[in-house]
Amino acid sequence: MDTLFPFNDELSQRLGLPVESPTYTDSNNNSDSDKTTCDDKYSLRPRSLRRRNTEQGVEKASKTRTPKPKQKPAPLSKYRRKTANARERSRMREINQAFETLRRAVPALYASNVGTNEKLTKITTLRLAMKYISTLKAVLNGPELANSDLLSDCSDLDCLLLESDGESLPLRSDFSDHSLTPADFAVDFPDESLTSVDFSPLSTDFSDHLSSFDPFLSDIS
DNA sequence: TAGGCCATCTGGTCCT
DNA sequence: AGGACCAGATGGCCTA
Repeated sequence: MDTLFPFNDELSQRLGLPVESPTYTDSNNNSDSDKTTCDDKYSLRPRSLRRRNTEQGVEKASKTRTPKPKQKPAPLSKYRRKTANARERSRMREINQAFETLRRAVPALYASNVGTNEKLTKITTLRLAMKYISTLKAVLNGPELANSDLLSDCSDLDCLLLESDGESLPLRSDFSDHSLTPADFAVDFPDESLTSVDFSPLSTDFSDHLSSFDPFLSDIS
């Protein structure tokens, strides 16, 4: 009998089953798709001393106190814990794939790490995406927004893109052209249908071609 | 070495 | 009952 999870030692003790020293080889035995990502990556870590002490403390305390009316549900079985972990990894993997899609969707030319292998962090990606959306909206509403406080505070698109919740996104130091161009969009939306789009804010052609974004939108949904 | 970022485990809660 | 979602805890890795 393999003891795959730390809590199973306690469970085994309660059930009177033999307790083995932890091997923490969960994902190596997983039958799900995690095998393909990496074996060591998903191996379980030994339970930390602090957590052990905490749980022991809770256990001791529960012996001295009066029993609570509401009993805690029993811990998940080994099988269910294992499958729950696999589902959680799968869920997180989906989220990370969505982040990767988002990274590719937002213009990376504003990031300081352009040209390096450094990828945008999750929070930076989200902030950049928010500002990217704001910028696109500003471009769409060009004439109206030109007179708004938004643009009076931020005189160029970089300002819109880089200001985020009081924090600045990294700005590429040698970036001199401070306006979005069709080429910039083409990088992120290489679809051929976009290459002929006139990105002028006043262009009706631009609005007409907004539907070209639909494939991207459906891709991330 | 401290801090940021991340992956993973875990238990709680809500939903079907 | 079981799955989805979430947040807290933890430890590894990397960088300034």
